[in-house]
Amino acid sequence: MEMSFEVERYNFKNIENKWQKKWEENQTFAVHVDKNKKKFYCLEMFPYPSGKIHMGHVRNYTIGDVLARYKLLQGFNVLHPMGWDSFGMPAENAAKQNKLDPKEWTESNIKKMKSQLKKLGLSIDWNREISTCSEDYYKHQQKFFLELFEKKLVYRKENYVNWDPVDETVLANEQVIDGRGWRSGAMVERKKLSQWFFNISKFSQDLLDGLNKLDNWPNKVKIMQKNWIGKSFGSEIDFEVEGDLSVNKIKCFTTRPDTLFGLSFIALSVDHEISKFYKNDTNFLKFKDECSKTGTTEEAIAVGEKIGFKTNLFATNPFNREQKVPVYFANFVLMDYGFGAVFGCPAHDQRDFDFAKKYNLEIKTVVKPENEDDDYIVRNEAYSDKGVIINSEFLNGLKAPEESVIETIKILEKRKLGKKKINFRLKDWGVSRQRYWGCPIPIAYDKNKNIHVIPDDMLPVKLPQNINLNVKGNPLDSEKSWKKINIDGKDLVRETDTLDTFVCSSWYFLRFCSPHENDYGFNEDDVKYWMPVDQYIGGVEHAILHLLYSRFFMRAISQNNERFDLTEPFNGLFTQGMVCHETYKDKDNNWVSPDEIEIVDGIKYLKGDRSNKITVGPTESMSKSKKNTVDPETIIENYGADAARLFILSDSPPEKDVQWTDEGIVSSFKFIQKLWKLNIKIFSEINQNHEEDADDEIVKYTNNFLKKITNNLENFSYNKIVANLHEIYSFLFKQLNHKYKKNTLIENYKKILIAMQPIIPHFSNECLDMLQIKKIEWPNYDEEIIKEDTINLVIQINGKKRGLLQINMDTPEEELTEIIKKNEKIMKYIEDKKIQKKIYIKNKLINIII
RNA sequence: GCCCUCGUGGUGAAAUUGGUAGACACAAAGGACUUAAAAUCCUUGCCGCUUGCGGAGUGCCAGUUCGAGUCUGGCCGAGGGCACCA
Repeated sequence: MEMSFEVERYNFKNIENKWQKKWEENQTFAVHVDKNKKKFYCLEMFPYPSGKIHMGHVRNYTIGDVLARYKLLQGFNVLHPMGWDSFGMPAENAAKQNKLDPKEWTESNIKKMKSQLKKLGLSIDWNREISTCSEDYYKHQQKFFLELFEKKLVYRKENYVNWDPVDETVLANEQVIDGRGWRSGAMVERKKLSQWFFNISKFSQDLLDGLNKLDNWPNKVKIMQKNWIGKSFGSEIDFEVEGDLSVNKIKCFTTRPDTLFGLSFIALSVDHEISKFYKNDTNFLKFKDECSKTGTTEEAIAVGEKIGFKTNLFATNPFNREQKVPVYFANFVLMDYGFGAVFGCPAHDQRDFDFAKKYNLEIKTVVKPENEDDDYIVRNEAYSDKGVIINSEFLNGLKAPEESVIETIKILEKRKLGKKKINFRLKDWGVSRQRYWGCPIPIAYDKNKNIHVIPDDMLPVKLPQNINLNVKGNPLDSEKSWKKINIDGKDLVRETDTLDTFVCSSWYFLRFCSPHENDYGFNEDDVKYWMPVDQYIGGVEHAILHLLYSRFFMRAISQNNERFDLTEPFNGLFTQGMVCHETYKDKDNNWVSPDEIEIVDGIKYLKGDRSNKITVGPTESMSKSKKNTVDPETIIENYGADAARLFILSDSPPEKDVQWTDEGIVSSFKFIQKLWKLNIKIFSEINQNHEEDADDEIVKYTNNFLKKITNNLENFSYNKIVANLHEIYSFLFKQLNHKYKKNTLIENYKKILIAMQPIIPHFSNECLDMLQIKKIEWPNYDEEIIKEDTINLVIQINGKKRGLLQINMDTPEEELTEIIKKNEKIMKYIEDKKIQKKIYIKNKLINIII
């Protein structure tokens, strides 16, 4: 196409501004319940207002926006809201460091980030904006808390926490670095503290069952949740105990009761009640201390050294009353799983095996692999695979574990030695946080620590403002006047713990349905219409906690509730990958950020310092610590929102990590410029007369394009859509060199522009506006038009491709054989050899075996 | 240690139910246009004879099949998850 006339560059700044303003003024994305229309609830995980959006947000919200705009074009009533997960530690830490008010800090961050998000051109109904730290939000949360308290789904119990004795504060696991507090550097203690818990474990089975219905969730997330819930089938067994303590019974949980004849010790958690007899034993205390160092994560237990502390107790094997085995405390037994006591069968459990080796305990084989003889002996490592029971009297010969476990449980129950037991790994959710910047718990205590509910007319419990944060421990605890409360003439003291921020995010999607409802967290009609969320989009890092807590919360609210009944909040889930970037270091091994680099003759230097060469490190997810971040605002400033959207979608499928590159964003920018030039050219056609003898190739190509793009939109293959856009561009570009019918060109071009709208909405709207298109709806394709008359059939000889043959659709085999016989190129491979077999797949290929 | 996912050109990746491997891009090289540069466009996965054609080829080794990137088994490698950050 000759570009003899001057084309004005695409002024993305003016055009993007113009459309964003229009959308705001016209309330384009404001929605209301409309029972005549099919709804679609598109939700992305709301951000924490850290102060600036990052590329991860750009990706997350672009993916969501593509879907929301697509559904909008399809005629759905689309709810696409945005809000702020605005309680949490960062605000408190920032406020402490800079002597600010967390509320002001948070609100100014929100303001800033909101303006940044708007520059991305998202189709969001900002009328529904919510912020979890606003009283308007958390007052409803307090009511939910009390509802759950009423239903006995909230309770108080003592639990171990990481305690920083210098800061007098509870630490999260990640704040403990090498056993020391991240801020104070003091050795962290395990301390028992009375805390609030949500009874999520009550729903273990239901939460597990519910996963089966979530067909539109990624499998890996379901597996992670399944493992987290950790259902295991086994039995509890009572062991008789003798020794110098007043203990005569230990209850153990096991998934392998069938290996009871392989018993060689009993292992207890250091927190088991029997430990009370050792509370003054310095050796035991030393041992306990040692245990706390190894950590309690599954990995630490699996990999770490197994150590024990021998008691003077001996347990009797209930199946074989002569056998007495020692009782140990051991570091690999957890108190909060099962009964904090296990029986050790070293031959068939690797942990027990390691332990037995260390303390010279008997290793008795009771399961053999099926192909081994009965004298099989476990030697170098535990055998925990399938097999057959041996050396176990009445259990011998049973298939382990499928027959033997059930059979053993039957015998145990008959002899009253134990019973069937299903155990879940899922623990109750501790929601107490000893911090200021969170939702206050609407509870008070009297002198005897009895719990009193804050009555309805005294709600909400507001966070006090202008308080001193630079105190030891929880700042709320130092607010003497705030703590005091008088209920019905009684002087009480307020609960000073605040709620885990995961509570806030467990129901925010309900609030979006009726963000201005004053009496309750949501309006039941609104929720009935909008919920569940049709598509939820966010990072996989929330695969377990946030999603599981939300599923629990729906069940908890639904319980005994006539007005609300919803178990699964998220019908569809999509987890997007991270945004990565190369890492850079200067000659002194310091991290260098991409914008501190200049390139001269293909070599990277620190800006303004030719003596300082930059080495390029591996590509990693963007993080401040490695300085490999790129600021979205700068990108939008330089290249525009459409280019940023286009690039963030283009290089990798949304569920995988994507690498941000300068070259990539530049190429997206150029592509939009090219589209613009093409648009101007096509636009100029409107007023020109054209010969009407051209072909209709554009109709078929456009329909094909629409089919591909529709399929790709449906399947989150957004990277392929970008490829489709490149293809259609090349086609149109070439098409303009041929003869074509003007009206046909314009008609199809309109459809193409609309199909671009989810990806590059500003550009699409501007072009459509130029063509004065008012009615904008998703263009459907016509299968009839796409249908081809001929196809390229693949000819294979012995499975090897030897040629292509253009033949009519649905050519019968006999006819094809005739065609092939006349084809010298193909026949030369066959020569005079005998054809053994022919496999003909209609309209695809023929494979000739000779 | 256990569980899950993924291995395709120099790079990011396509390949819808097993049926033309590498669409679409990035980078590099060569070419066209230009006084020149920029911009733009075209060509190029690898090995061989160098129009064209032939061969190998989707981490490695087997298997199923007329046919395997795709299915099965084993191995090697990378990433993620495994209880109080959001």
